[in-house]
Amino acid sequence: MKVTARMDQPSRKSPSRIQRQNRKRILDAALDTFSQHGYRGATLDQIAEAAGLSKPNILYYFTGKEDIHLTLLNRLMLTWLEPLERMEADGEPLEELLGYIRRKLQMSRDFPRESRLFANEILQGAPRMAPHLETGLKPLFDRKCRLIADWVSAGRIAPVDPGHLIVSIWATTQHYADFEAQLAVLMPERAALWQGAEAHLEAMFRKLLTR
Amino acid sequence: MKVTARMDQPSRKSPSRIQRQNRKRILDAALDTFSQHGYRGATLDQIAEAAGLSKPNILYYFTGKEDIHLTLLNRLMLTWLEPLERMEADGEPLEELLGYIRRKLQMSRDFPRESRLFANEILQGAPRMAPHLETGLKPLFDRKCRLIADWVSAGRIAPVDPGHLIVSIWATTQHYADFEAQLAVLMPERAALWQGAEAHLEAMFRKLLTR
DNA sequence: CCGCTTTTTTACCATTTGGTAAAGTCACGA
DNA sequence: TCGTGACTTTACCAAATGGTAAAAAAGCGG
Repeated sequence: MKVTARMDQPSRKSPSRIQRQNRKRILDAALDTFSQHGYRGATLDQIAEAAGLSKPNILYYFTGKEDIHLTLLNRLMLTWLEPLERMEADGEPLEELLGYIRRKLQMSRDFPRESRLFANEILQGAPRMAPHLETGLKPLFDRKCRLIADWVSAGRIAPVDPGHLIVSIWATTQHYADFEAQLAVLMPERAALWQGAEAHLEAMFRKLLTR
Repeated sequence: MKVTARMDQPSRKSPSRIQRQNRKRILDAALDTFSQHGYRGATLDQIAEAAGLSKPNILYYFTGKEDIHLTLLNRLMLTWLEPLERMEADGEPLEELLGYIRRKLQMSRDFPRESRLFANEILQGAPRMAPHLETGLKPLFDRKCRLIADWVSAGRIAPVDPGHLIVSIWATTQHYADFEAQLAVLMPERAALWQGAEAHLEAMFRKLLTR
């Protein structure tokens, strides 16, 4: 019996060139839209227009609005945690931490939309992200907290609350992406902003972590 | 000729008890909704239900969705800038700054919805807030930057970039309100969170500002 | 160039959304 | 207690929104 087999995702295997291209365009447009308006504030029509495709065409590639959003969130988590993962036990503690801060700030500069997508989702109570936080972020966070605690008890950095240290790093670095609209008013010289930020954060955390 | 005089706001003068009460209920419900979903993601029906009023009744007190949002934003700016304004030239610089940090963190704890409303608006590019930023925040920011710069050149605190210092204070304190959903996963002991935050921020900025 | 699959368009649909008109209902001072 | 203005409800509406069905058009291997 021949079933017309409505596919959840078009063609399970070997996505065609067109598919790869269009899915990418859609996700890029959706990143713009979701990161600016949040999940509920974003509309499929907006995404469709930004992607240069018709709305039904978009729904040919994704099963729905939530599917697009979820796909973005899943992708994001991969790259988002990577800088923290790279902070390892075998380096000089201070340099490992400062390196992490530098990478995180770079991500804010180079991927502000991703940062805002994440911020929007958390602001709204992380309804579509709770599993990611629990299974992806939490274990990593705990692991790195232990690593920092070890550095502290070995006397290799100044005593500090590991959890709040990491939170401070997130807060200060992500702020430059998430509150860009505010900073554009307060510190209009955009070029100077980022190098000023890097110098300031480096100085601040260096001082904090040195006894 | 008798004109039925549709009023923009019901009764220009001496708002009745009912008016004060209902406007407050509406604004409170709207604060919940807007701070969680952003401007576009919030709906009048949601606000109406949270306020326990019918939608047309809400539109009797406010001319529209934007009116409600704008009213919230205007109110917010008053209280939001106050902690920074209270940081004055005549105190001990370090204590003035640490006092500001403490007040700002308290606001995050006591008024997280207001913090998130603000964050949402900035995330979305501050479309309804640009004037406030330009005429309200910017002058204050510049003034306090000069104050801090004076403290630095007088050698009363360690050398620091005043603008980025203020931004760091905003980032670290507001983060505890705006990313509450994330912190709830990572640091579940809610009571310890806030005192841990206060201790950590005090230590961090004290170290930064001490030569 | 044919036939089959993949992709896109056209035409819809039900629900939601911001908002209005107008008919009530309530409160309170004369 | 009665009239008048303040407040609330009911009944709508046009546009927007997420989504679907099915026909039409491209691609593409043979």
